[in-house]
Amino acid sequence: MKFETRKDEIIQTSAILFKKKGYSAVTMRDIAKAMGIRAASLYNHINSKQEILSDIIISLAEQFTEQMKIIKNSDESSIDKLKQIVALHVHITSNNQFGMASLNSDWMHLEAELEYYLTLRKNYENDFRNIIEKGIKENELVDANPEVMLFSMLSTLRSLYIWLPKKEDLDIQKFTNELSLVLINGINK
Amino acid sequence: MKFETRKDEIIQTSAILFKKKGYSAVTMRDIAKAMGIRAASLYNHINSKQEILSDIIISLAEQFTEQMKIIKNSDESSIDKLKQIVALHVHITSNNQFGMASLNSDWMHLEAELEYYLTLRKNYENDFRNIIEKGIKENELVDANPEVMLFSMLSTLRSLYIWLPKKEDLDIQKFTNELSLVLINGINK
DNA sequence: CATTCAAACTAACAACTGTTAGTTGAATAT
DNA sequence: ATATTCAACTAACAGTTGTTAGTTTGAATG
Repeated sequence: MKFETRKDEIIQTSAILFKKKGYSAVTMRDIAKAMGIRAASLYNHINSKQEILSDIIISLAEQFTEQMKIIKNSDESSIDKLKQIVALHVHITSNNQFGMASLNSDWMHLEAELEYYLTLRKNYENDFRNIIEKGIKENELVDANPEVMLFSMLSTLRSLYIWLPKKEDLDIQKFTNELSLVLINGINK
Repeated sequence: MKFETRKDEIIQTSAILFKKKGYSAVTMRDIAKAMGIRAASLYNHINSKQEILSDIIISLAEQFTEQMKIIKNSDESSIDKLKQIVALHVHITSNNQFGMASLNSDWMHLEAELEYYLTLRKNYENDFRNIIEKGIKENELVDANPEVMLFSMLSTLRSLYIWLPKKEDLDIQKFTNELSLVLINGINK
């Protein structure tokens, strides 16, 4: 692993520990030990434990927001937009397997940035839902409950951080296609 | 809410708090406060905080194991078995929305029972995988990557505890059917 | 060689953690 | 009436928590 700054190293090291035990169960001394220093030394680089969590989560949430904006404003079909969302999740998750665990499991421990995070998430889900509803209206998608479709896709995409690391020698492009197929066409013959 | 014993009330109250903040972030004083008593009084009914977590998780994991045994040994088609698995998850989750949060998010904080839990989970996933692979072999399911199918279905089913509570006035039977349709037939027209 | 400075260190804090010991009062059984 | 049981209580413990203050170190810069 290569780090741009010492702060960056703290954040990435913390993310690894947060994934294993969750934010609350990881102590500043745990993080320090993993870096081979003392807990007090961390404070030369960061202001608080909370700041570490917030840096991990918010930067990822903003990446999703940014990319969703591009996808929703493109003039592709609904199906192709959904495929791009799948690719987006696979891409970000494969590059941030540890951070994605915090985003999905420790967001409730945000303090100052909690409201901001919730807004980003709500907007993301709304954009996702709108793409699905447009697909139904324009007869691209089956006329099923859009809420159930959203739930099913989002649950799978949000769980990627658990599964991707298990398949280390994975061809990302191939996996993205397979996942799109299963999510969009189902498994029934 | 109605409780059989005081211990049962502690466990259910704890599950509510665990879902909100996770096991590690909930203190014995939090649990006691939610019940209107002092932390020390909890120990008249339980032996440790760990026991609370273990009681929540293991009883649910055993319910899944038990029902999976019935499903896999039935002589239905693979598709019907998968539909029964969907129904199983919806059923258990709708009756244990808080406990399912611990099962999915706090299992790593188990101590004495961690290994047992992991065995139950591994066996459950293997049974699930076998049903999918048989479905492919017998031409009931499309010839896609069974690992991806398993991942997609299981992710969705394991996230039910997040979504079900949001739809309070839900017709469980109808929802089960809609979810099965989306998971099995996809969303493509 | 002297100075600067980032990044480590030791020591300590006040608050909080799970848990134990021993006590009390009220309800139940003898 | 007396004894027992249940479930609460107060008080305290030893260890852990995030964080602060002040100090040392060693390498880069003047």
